[in-house]
Amino acid sequence: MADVPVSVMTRADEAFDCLQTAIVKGELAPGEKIGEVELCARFDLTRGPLREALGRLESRGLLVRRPHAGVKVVSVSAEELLELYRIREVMEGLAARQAAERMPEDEIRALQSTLDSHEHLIEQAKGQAYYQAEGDYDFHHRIATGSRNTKLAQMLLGDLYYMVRMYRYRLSTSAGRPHMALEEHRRIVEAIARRDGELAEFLMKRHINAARCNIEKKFQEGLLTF
Amino acid sequence: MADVPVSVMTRADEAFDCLQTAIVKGELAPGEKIGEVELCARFDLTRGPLREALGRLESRGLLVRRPHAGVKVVSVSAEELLELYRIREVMEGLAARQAAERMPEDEIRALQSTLDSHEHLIEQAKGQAYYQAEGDYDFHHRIATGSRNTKLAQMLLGDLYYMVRMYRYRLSTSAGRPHMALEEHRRIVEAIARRDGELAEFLMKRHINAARCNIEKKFQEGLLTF
DNA sequence: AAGGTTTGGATTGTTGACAATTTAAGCTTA
DNA sequence: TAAGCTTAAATTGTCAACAATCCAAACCTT
Repeated sequence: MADVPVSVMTRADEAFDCLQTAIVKGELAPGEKIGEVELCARFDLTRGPLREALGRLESRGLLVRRPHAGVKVVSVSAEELLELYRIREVMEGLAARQAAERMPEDEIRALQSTLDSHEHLIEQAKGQAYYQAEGDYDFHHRIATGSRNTKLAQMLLGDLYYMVRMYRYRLSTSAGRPHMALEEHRRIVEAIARRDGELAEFLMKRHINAARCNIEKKFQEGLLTF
Repeated sequence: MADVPVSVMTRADEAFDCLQTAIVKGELAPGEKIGEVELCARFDLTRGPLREALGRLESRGLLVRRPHAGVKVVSVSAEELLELYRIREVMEGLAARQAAERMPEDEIRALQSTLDSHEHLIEQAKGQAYYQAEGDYDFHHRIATGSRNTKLAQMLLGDLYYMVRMYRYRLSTSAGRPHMALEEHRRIVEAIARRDGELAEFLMKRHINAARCNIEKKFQEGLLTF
């Protein structure tokens, strides 16, 4: 009766997770050129598994790699960040529609209760942009998985969200409109609960479009520099 | 004045390309369990670069890997294939809209001329489903890059298309409707040339939806078994 | 004979050393 | 002094051997 390994983690998996979170949290700044040996020392790995993890991260677009010249963290421009939201708009719109068609009742209830806790968080800790962002991430995460579209969830959770979160740590994206965002979330869940896929898609697209406009406005005001 | 390397290919890159095309062409059947040493012998590599390539392919969803148990080619079910087309519908719709906004004139002309050659191919080699599929791929490829949305093109070209092509080799997807598909392509390019993004998006979504329905019908007829 | 257990083989994961390439500093030359 | 070339150090890419883990066949037990 030994310890049952819930999910065997290989060294390469560890390296992948470590690097991914390090990039998302900003410990490795965008555009920063990083050496392999330096990374090995930092995360206590050898170069074999590290290189495998680097390959995965490059394939996901979080790193760029020039042969014999080293790897550096990807740095997306302001325009590219806005383009990311255009992609989110259509993909998450689809996710919302399919979630309305297929999300189980218990998951919907769980989603509603998380919105309640988000409401408390907003009232309690005003200005805690970090936790608001995490709550927002949680909401979108649940809808992506609720769509029961394997590949869609994989692309959203494995590609786009990491990229978005990477910049949310710096931008505090939805900082200015917490109540409005929560209200929009409520409406979306409402549509899902009523199994109105068309409405859920429309509301989700408008929700993400609003977030994009919010960022765009901040850029135009010159408050954010990349 | 030595040979100038247009793009330095490392062994891992070679391995990645070889495996990717092998999977797409069906030389490695879906669900087939493949050993590392076998692959090394087959493509004349060592296990170091191979492992890096395997990591990349796993990250892109073409392989599934269980620790210490080996890798096997991903096998998607009929439902998952149809879900893939749902994703294509929204993403390529966006690509068409953005292409209408930003595709340079010369690229549009090149796209039109490729459609002309596709027409010749259809008339000449009737039933050559393979080349038709390649022409179809070429069309969607050009629009994806024409959108000038880096991440969108990356996701379409790097993820979805390989997966779709992998099954097109077996299904000959658009085999039954070559002229109709070409006509739809023409209309889409027309909308792009007129810079009518909204129409281009609508037409592209309908085009892909028609392809999905075509596959679905074949499944319901029981002609295709997975 | 059926089920569980054990052991051997094979395969994967990891490591450290070696080879190839790039970058940048240092020197020469116009 | 600035531009170009040379060279050397540092870094990346590659290789082959070693250790850890899983799978399957054979064995024993009930």
